[in-house]
Amino acid sequence: MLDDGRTQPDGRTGTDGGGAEAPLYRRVKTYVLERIRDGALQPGDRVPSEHELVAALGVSRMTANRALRELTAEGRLTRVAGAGTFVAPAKPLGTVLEIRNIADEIQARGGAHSARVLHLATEPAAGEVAEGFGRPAGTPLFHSILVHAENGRPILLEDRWVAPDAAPDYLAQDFAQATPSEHLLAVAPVREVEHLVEAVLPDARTRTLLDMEVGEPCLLLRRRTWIAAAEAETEGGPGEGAETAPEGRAEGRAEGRVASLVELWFPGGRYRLGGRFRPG
Amino acid sequence: MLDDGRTQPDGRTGTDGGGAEAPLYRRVKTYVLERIRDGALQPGDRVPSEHELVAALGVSRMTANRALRELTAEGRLTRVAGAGTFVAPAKPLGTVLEIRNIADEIQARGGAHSARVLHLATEPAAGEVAEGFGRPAGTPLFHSILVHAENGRPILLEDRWVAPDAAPDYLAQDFAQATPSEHLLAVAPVREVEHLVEAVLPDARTRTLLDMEVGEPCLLLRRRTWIAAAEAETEGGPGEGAETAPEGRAEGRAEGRVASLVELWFPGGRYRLGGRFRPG
DNA sequence: AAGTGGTCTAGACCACCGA
DNA sequence: CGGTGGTCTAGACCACTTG
Repeated sequence: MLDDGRTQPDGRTGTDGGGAEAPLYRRVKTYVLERIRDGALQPGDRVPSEHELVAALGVSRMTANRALRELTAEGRLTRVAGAGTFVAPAKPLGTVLEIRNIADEIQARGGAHSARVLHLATEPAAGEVAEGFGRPAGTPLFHSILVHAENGRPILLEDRWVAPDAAPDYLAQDFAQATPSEHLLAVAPVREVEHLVEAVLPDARTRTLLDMEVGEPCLLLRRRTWIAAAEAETEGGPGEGAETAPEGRAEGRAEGRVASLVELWFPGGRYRLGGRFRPG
Repeated sequence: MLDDGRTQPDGRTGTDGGGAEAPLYRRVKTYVLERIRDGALQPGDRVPSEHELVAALGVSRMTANRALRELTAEGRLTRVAGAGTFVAPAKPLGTVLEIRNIADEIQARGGAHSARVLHLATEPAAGEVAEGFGRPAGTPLFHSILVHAENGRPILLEDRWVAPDAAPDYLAQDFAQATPSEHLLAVAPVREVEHLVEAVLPDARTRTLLDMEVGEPCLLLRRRTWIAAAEAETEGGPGEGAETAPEGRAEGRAEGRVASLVELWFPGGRYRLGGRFRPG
């Protein structure tokens, strides 16, 4: 049994003395999780079936089902219709780093954000940029270069290319007010994001713009975002949020088009990427 | 109505011509998501209540409930008992970077991983390390230093401190076989992880060990992991996986103890952190 | 008081797996 | 074939928010 022996339908505790009790489905989850934690259930082992949980814990099948379904969505279990439910292999530990809008981030820590637009124009896609977009060289793209500052001190050089069809009004924006990132988020629903982070030495121009010492390294973050391919895409595809096991992510190639390609240069001495994360 | 007009209880299509149909709860999710996508429902707007969905779509309340509950778990909606269901504010775009076990990562791209143990001993916690662990200076900790190589070329310097109670057998491990990360994952369930990434210039020793040029920067990843505080901690706390909205993460301080503190030094020219990600 | 979400149940049909 | 998960329903009680 679980905490107490109530088996009756709706024989809920009702107005018993205050002590809030966990809902049944949660207690079933805990029941399974504890057996995983203490080693009674190892990865690959078969978990009690819904029927068995019904019999063992005195809950309804729907409740047992919800518990196991949520644990599956959380990546702890694997289910095979007709076969059974099994403990998922241990996660490799991963996924991190919050990457937020720079303006929000600065404000969050009490700083004053400002931005200076160095460049804003339409340009034909060059070699690497064209490749990144998967479009032929010469394709016209919007190109912007901004320097973001915190309390007047430059903290980010943003070099961005944007597909005109993803954000037709891009050139008309006042990026001192809303960052390019904010504008794009508002007008183009992001379908997929790719990040690369590396440590590099900035070229002279970047170093100067960011007011850095000679020899000081930069954190360089390259980001590509995809938008949906103008289709109905009535859901159902991959990436169904909590519904899909984490493993599913690496698979499918995005079918959308690249909406933007951006290089973010942070001064190594003044900026760190960070993130805190609780594994499932 | 949804795809077809079936309203009858269990008046399922049964053995109709093959065309697999989406389950009802999924169609309800799509119904709501489409109204969000096409702008009919803006962030903050009230979503049809379960009752209204029952009336409008001819599904049972449990089905409508499941649809809205899952969308909430996926971060698309916010629910307030007694008040209603609302479209969640647009996500600030973020979270990325897979950080995996270096040995797995190298193998995944077809390389040969090897590791050399430079140091492995018990030492008293010094200033910064003691602080990081939240324990008094002088507390005995395990300390290991390894150099990982891909095809013989050094690619990672790992400087790690481990709490003895989290992994009592740490000193007895053969880290040429299983990395410290793998050992810790196996013996201590991680409760929380914190990462910091920055670009720095390595000191001479690190530069030499990683076979780097003078002036070449490093990607430095600092990671702290927490384990549960030896308590029953019967779940229920914060961080219930898919159950919790993403916002919840930044809040609570972990109540567990720091299990390990590690600095990972990557040669800037030879390593990039990357990740691909589909927003909910 | 009316409406909302939160939970739970008992029973049902289905497709699929494995013996 | 029996067992397993996958889904759906109708109805119920509860605590909470709102007017």
